[in-house]
Amino acid sequence: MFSTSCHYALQAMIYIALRSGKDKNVDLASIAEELDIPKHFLSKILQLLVKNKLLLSMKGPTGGFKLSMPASRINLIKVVEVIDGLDVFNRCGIGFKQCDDSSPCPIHFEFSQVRQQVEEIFETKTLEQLTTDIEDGNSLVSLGLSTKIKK
Amino acid sequence: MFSTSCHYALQAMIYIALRSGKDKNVDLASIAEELDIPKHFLSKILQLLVKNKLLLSMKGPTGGFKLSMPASRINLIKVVEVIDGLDVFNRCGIGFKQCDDSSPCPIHFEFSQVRQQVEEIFETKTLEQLTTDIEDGNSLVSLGLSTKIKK
DNA sequence: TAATGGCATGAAGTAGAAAACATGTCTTTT
DNA sequence: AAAAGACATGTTTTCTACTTCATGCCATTA
Ligand code: FES
Ligand code: FES
Repeated sequence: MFSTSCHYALQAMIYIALRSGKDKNVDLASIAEELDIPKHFLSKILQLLVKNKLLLSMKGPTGGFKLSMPASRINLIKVVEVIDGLDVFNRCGIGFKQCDDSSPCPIHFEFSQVRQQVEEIFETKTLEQLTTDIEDGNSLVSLGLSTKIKK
Repeated sequence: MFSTSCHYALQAMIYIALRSGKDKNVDLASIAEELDIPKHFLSKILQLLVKNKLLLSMKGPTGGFKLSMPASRINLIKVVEVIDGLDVFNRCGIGFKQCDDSSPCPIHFEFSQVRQQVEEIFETKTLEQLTTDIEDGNSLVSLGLSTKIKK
């Protein structure tokens, strides 16, 4: 459904939300290692997120990344928008060039409906909700990673 | 969501269901032209479908492709299975390597639910239903193509 | 102010999907 | 039996997403 870059971006944002704080940055190497993402590739993706004002970056020792605004104000769709663009939520299920009610493919009406549900999930879920879920042990950030995270 | 090959395969199957008959084959060139798919590329995809018993092919003049069984017995998921494989319906929405209830990513429970709805659409919809929809003018086979098709 | 640890940037390399090409083989028609 | 029209097969090329490499730049710290 999304590109690898987008997957990486989403995972990284969640991870940063979890591990950074007002005065605490998370550095690239840690994110890359913990999420098992190629470091230099992730670097480019995070730079995009910085450029689009979802992240702040600091150079130098103690530098790294942190959220540019409260986790409660960042939903997943903002991340998708920056990396893959929003038209992923408007693509035909069987590859028609156009997808709208006026030129429907044979599965258009059913498909566009569930596609909208996905969009709503990404619209509704904020980084804050996700980190809460993770801290409560209801979900994971990455496979190898312990769910027990000290606040 | 699916690969281009898979899109092409789905479109072609629908088109063949619509235009072929017990004694009527549809030839590659027509399909490729009408659906605007690169001819040689489509050829390979149809060969895969032949190999997997969803299509029959005939050589020589009057040759071409037709369904290997009644349109009512072919659902879309069979086509997806041959081209992309069934695990597209089991992939994590944010790119986790594994997706199951025991190691859920932060959106797993919501996401896997709508993903299953998509699977059900592809499971339920048969080529017969789709061609009926098209013949009734409720949907289209391809953008440039008239919906009025003589039975 | 020099050293160090971090991000920023651009170029280069890889792999796999997508597309194009060339040739072979079969079947109908004449 | 020959010609022509179609699918079958294998190779090559192109494109793009993904990954890596090399270097520059900036801020903290000693
Ligand atoms: S046209 Fe196919 S899903 Fe809308
Ligand atoms: S683990 Fe992410 S959707 Fe199931």
